[in-house]
Amino acid sequence: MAQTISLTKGPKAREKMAERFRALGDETRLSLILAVAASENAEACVCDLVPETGLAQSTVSHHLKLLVDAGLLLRTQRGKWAFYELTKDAHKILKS
Amino acid sequence: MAQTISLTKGPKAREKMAERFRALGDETRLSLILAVAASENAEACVCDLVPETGLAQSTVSHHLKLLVDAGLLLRTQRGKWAFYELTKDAHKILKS
DNA sequence: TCTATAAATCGAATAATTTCGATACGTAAA
DNA sequence: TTTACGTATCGAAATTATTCGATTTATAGA
Repeated sequence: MAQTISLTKGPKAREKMAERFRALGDETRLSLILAVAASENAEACVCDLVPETGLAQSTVSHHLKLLVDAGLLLRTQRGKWAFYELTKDAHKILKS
Repeated sequence: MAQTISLTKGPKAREKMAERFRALGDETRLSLILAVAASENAEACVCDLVPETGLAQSTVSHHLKLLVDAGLLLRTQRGKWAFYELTKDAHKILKS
């Protein structure tokens, strides 16, 4: 089945679309989301990602929030830790 | 066949990947590329896109260049006009 | 309750992006 | 060759994004 590009979407959907691409269009965030995908059980906490990226904890936290807001990561609190995993949409986009 | 996210790519491939997402992560450029895709014969010249977006000609030209550099649009000169069309990669990403 | 640890938020400095008008370049017609 | 038209490039102003250190909030253990 030949898929077509959705051209009939309204401005709101297009905004959300751009937000997603923008979230992935930063090397730091792309590295972060790929690191999460490559993690054991396909999830990671901030404490894992800080040493992996060499960035400040506040910076990592900030980027993860942007990815969550874009609908690309899912956040789950377990004890003291916040675990992040990819959403279905994130998988779809990253497989393309 | 279950596809997996490519995690084994080097930093250069990841850079290119981020560049593509960054190019699509701007509403103006996303509108431009979707306008091209929706055009007759799936191609458009700058003169078509300027009135469509309401932006200055130089701005449109600038954004189209970024999309070409990212490997999302192909430029062809025909007479006085420069025609733009989507690349295969652009189709892949926009279908996701 | 007090303390320690993980993560989020805030404020500020720096860097990158967007946009425009003016100008230069390329192409084709007069 | 001169002229006109379509597009690209340049320089500058305004906006937005990135990053950090400091602080606050949340959770669980002593």
